[in-house]
Amino acid sequence: MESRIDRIKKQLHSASYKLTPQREATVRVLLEHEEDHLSAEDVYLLVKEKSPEIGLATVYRTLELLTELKVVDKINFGDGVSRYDLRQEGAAHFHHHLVCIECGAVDEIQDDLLGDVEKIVERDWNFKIKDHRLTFHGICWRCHKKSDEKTENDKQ
Amino acid sequence: MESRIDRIKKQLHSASYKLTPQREATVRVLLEHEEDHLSAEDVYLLVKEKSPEIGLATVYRTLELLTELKVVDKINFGDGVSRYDLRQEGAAHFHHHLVCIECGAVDEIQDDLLGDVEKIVERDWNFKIKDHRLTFHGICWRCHKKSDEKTENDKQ
DNA sequence: TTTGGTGCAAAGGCTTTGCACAGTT
DNA sequence: AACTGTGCAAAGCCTTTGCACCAAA
Repeated sequence: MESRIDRIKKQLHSASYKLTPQREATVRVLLEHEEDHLSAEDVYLLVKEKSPEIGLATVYRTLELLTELKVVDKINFGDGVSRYDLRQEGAAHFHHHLVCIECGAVDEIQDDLLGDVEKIVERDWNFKIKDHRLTFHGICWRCHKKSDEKTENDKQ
Repeated sequence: MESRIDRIKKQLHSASYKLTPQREATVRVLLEHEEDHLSAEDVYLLVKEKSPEIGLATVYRTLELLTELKVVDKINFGDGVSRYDLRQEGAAHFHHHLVCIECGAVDEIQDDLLGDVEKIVERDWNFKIKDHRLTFHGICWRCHKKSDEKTENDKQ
């Protein structure tokens, strides 16, 4: 059976790039942290744990390459650093994010919420959509829960 | 009749800030370029035309202040610079953007397209939405038109 | 005179780039 | 040998900050 990393390897090859040990180590870190939204520095530190000789510049170059090949998406939550998010294989659309303004947590929404909205935009604005970014900023369920518990305690 | 700048002045005052000449010059530039999505540098150069003695740091500080007061929104289209966008007065929601990957133009959508989507997110993810960012990347109507015209010409 | 605001230059943080070297083909 | 990729350090770019000075209350 073909693994995820094999498929990424093929993608690289078909664009005339090699899956070098450094690139493989970087991709593995991304696969192991699919839920997270790692910055280049984050990725670098994690890769370094297993491949201490890697340089930060190589990580940047690899992430740029993977972005170009659409293996990852480069996203920006407005905090000054770029974050890299592995694309879901075969996903027709880019997933959405919920950023908690209280605790900073970032949750992902895989559902396609924008189907109808995109139809409207394409029709009414004559705009051919290729990609989208949707991020909600607010209070996550964990912080809700925390403040509910606090209210409970205050009562007693 | 109360002007837009008067209302912004009041907003500043109620947060114990003054509308200094530099701040006023900056706000005026933003008002005169409401359609655009200016970077701090852009704003600085435009302000400098009328108030040559202003410093870049002051522009940054003013833009930060206006962002804090929610007079402007700081947005980021992933090109490495922050852009500043005057909020529509009384707008319940932040408008959306169409970024053309061909010509780089940025159009705004003022319509509230996310009402239904937000209800779903709040209910299904128990997430209290405070703000959102929605950007579509694709081909704008102008570039569509251009390529249509080209096709027409090719036929002849 | 106290406080908030400004301009300038320096520092900061993230990212990119130049260059010599290593690894493959 | 030719080429791609790498590590390191330096440079780049946007943004923030320290500090002396200015202006208003």
